[in-house]
Amino acid sequence: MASSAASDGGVITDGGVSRRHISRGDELAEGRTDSRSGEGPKYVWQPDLPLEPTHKRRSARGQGEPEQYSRLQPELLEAIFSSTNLETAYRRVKANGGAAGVDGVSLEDFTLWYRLRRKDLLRRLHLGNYCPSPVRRTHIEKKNGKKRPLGIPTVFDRIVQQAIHQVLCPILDSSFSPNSYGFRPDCRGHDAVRRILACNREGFKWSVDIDLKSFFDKVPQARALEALRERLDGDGPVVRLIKRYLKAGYIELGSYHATVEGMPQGGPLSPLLSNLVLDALDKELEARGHRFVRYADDFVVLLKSERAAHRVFASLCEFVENKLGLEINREKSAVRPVKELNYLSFRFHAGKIKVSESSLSDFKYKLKELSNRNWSVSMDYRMYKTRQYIKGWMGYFGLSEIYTIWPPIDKWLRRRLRMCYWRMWKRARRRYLNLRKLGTSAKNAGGFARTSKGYWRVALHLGRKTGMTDKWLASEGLIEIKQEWWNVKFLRITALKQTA
DNA sequence: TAATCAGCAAC
RNA sequence: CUUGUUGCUGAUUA
Repeated sequence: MASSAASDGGVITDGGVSRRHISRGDELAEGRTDSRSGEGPKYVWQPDLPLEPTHKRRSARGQGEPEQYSRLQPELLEAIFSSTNLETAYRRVKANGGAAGVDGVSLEDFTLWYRLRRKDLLRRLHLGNYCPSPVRRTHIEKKNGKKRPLGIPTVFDRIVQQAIHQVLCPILDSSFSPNSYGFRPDCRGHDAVRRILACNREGFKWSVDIDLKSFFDKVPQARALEALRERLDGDGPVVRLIKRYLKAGYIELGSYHATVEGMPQGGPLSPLLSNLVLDALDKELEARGHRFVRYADDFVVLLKSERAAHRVFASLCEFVENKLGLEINREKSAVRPVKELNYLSFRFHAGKIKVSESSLSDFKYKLKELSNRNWSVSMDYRMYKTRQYIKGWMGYFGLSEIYTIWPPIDKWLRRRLRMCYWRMWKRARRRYLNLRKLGTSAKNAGGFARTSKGYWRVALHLGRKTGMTDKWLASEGLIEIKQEWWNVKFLRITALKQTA
């Protein structure tokens, strides 16, 4: 108990009593003391380890505030920890519905957990000696089959980071380049894609496409902090808090790892910080007078000739690796003619925007799953889900400008869905009755009901020869992909007219 | 104009 | 036991 006093804090004086009847809290407290007492300690974690050299602190505290110490940041800190800001931060984290961090406190547990520790945590945050928990490391599979490491902060740390984000985002974002489109309010990937197309039409037919290798894990922390100090008027409590977050380390398979470089991929603050670091790249490209587009760690420079593109590619590789200290993904990065470029899952061909092949096959695959006859749910639900998916997907890929690819997919999907009904009706009698109900002639219905052909083959003729028409499917709640595409186009045009 | 929930996409 | 930012769509509540 004594050892846990430091982390649990002296504020909760009746800790023993109030914790007793809370089973979850109890488990937590014990798990923590366990790992500390050294009996099979999986990791060592010292919450109060001072991370700053003490002389820095003294000069900051004692000397009033010379150039080095920000007079802006104490105010920001107040804004960050104001109750309204913390509350919206909490709502946001809660709305995301994310998983628990390394302490195992889920969103449901959180209110209780926080009630016990609120005073202590807030005091520490204000004093500047709060020490964030390490992040929990897991891996998620990306679409290309590779794994991406993920650092999941504690629910509380997510809230604090979100609170910081809410205050810092408007400040930092205002100085970012207009050519940066990722992770920014009021910025769409679509605008980046359209920009590339516009450049292409102006004769910039060559692209230098550079992808940074495991960017989040490789960012030099010093550079992020330096950039932060630059914007926030020097050193101060906010910069230090963020520094602690960068240095919090991670836990994988029960053991603790320090983070010397990189930032946790999964904290609310990470996207903003990544833009902050890569803003240096934007500024460089602007200084060189290039046409370019950046979306997070993926950026494209557009040029008029192949020669120029190769020259720029080489010099940018040099710049990114030596000046920014980042690694380049050599497999993905290359000089390409724009018509071979894949960017944000779009392609640019004959002056038009197209869906990339991989995204299109993902789309078909998902539709295949949704229309799988072995998925045993009600037809209503199945239709609802496919409708929802098509609408959502088209909301993004409706930017594509090719119509002709949709009708065949519609046709294919309808055939698959007819197959689902066929499978659902199952027995000859039911098939017959249902077909009759849809207005099929007795002769046709009888023929179909008795057939022993496979589902897929039967489904081919169901639409034409029975009452299971396209119209009927529509009345059952199926939307057409091609129609949805038109709708999106139409909405975009009217929206454009309204702004103009 | 705010919330809540369901979902789609980019990275 | 899959985090995060941003953008978008739909439903609902005041």
